[in-house]
Amino acid sequence: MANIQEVAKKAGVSVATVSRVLNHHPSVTPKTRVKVENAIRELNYEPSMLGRNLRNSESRLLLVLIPSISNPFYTEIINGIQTTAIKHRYNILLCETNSDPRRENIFFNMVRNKLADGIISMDPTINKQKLTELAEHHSVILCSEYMEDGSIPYVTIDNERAAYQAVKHLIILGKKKVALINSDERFLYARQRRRGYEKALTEFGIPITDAFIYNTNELNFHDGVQAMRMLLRTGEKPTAVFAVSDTLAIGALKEINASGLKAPEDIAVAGFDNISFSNMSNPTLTTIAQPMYKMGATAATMLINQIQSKQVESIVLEHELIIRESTMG
Amino acid sequence: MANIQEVAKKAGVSVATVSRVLNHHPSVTPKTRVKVENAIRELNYEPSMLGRNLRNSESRLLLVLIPSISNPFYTEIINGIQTTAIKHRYNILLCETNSDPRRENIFFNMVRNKLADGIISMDPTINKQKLTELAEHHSVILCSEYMEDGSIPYVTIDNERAAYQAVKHLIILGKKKVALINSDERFLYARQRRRGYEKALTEFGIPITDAFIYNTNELNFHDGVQAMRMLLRTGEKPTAVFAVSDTLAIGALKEINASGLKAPEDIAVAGFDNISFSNMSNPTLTTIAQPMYKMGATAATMLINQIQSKQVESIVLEHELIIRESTMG
DNA sequence: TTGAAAGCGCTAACAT
DNA sequence: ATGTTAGCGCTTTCAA
Repeated sequence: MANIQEVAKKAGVSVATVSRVLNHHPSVTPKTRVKVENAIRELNYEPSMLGRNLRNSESRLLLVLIPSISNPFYTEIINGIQTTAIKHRYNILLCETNSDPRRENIFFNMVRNKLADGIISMDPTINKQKLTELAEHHSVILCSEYMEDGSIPYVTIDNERAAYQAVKHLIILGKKKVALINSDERFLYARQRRRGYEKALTEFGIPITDAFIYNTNELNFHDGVQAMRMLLRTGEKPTAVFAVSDTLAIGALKEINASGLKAPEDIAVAGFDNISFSNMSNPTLTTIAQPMYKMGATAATMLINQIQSKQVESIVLEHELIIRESTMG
Repeated sequence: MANIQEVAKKAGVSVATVSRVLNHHPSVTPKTRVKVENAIRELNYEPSMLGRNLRNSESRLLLVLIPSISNPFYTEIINGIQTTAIKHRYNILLCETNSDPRRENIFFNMVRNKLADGIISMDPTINKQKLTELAEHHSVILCSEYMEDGSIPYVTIDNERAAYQAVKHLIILGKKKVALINSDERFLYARQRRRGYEKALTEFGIPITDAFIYNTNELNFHDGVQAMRMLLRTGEKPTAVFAVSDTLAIGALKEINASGLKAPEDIAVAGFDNISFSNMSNPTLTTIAQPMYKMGATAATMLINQIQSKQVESIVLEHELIIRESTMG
């Protein structure tokens, strides 16, 4: 692999001139430019990012932290991030943490070591303290899951209000016994969505029953099946279910079906996220749509601004209740 | 961010000694080692990968190229890659190309520039020629989709035989009119699976009808719906469908349902990949299971061996036909 | 055992 | 307009 020296020699110029051509510096004669360009082509030369980055202390690489690639929720967000990043000549690298702290550390260090210019974290399981430390000297944006102290800029939606609206929708349909399939409440979004659920029940004078609340370990289909199975075993069966993710909701639908019950007649079901599969399930799923692409695009814009030392403000985006067959069969 | 100089000064030693401590070089007195370690801790020092990589020409980073994160097929493969990489002190970065050649180029250059040590490509849309060029001087492994000339080591399954088995399964059920929903046949796997389909038909003396073969642009749910819609418009409706991906098959199921038909009674459906959703559809989907985790793990092992200049051989792994409700209701 | 110094590939300040 | 050169942070050879 040729380096800048060899190109300079071949073109009969100095390395500085080669560098200028590389960086489109205006002060280069067309004639020398051509000479250099020819040499570059002949030698198949590609500038080393390593040398360049070391010198410039910038890599134009952004890290995107996700707990798991298998969660379809992230797909559109990443799309938004990527498109925005490219528009600003940045590239993104996806980092799957699998909620493993060691892996987290590696990615944090990539930023410390200037191998990447900043991080967008969508990982609710992330070590908040370490991230805050990193954010003191480096560019960090939170997307979707955030920290209430506001120490790190974020883009998110109003989880509490969204959950409230979904549950209210179920209640208005005449369903009084609304169950909640929630995830681990050590996550902020889970606590917020629970608050929304409770607020809706309270508003309609419906008591909050522990037997109607089930917390899953993860957000997989199978957790939804399991949760629904447990809820159906309670003395009084629920007539509606609000699940905090579509994958859970689809699992719940499956179990309802397997028990010989019908959605929405026997049990209405609402999910959260509006993943593409929520339109493929049978029945199709009522859910809360988050503006995923926009969330991603916003997060990327914020991060790039932060890297360029501009002031950034946290943003709460609008969501939307999408009514489909699982509640309005 | 402190650098090695400051650590050296603080510890009252030379940078060389600090470097030796960092790299666990045996020839350092325990006493000096402690001095240096203290300085490192006090300054919160983290060695710069940039400097280190520039010097060592290695990054211990592996790139994984996928066309799109939204395809669940890749999930388990990536899991296998990641677990294996970590075991060998490598880290992986996911690179979504979106089939955009410019993005491809950026990732290729990351390898050329030593920002990454090698690439595992799972992208069927990749520029074969550029990849071959890259592979001449760098470590590259193909996973799933590969090149028949064998110029780049690969790990894959026998697509033709797998498709043959799936279609044979449909025929044995008594379905004579078997349609094929294939993707773009510029991809090797698509051509191979078509060959398997044709081989099964031929073996049972069933003529191959163009009207029963539909090629989609992409592998999304919606393409499956569209494909099925077209197939249902043919004069003679098919009684079975083999789709080359589960997402397509689930789309086909949806359309069958929407037309008031029943799977498998009216039309049996088989997919390919055994993605997690294939067990969540209604009816659950008969499909070909690829050993995804093993494929990923194998690809990672091969890549790491190649980086270490060991000899690597291409591997064809075993698949399995999983029979579920969509063919055996 | 430790230190001095060269050099990995590049950019930019300064000089011409 | 172009060249010379220092230096980004690190590792490693050579010398002490």
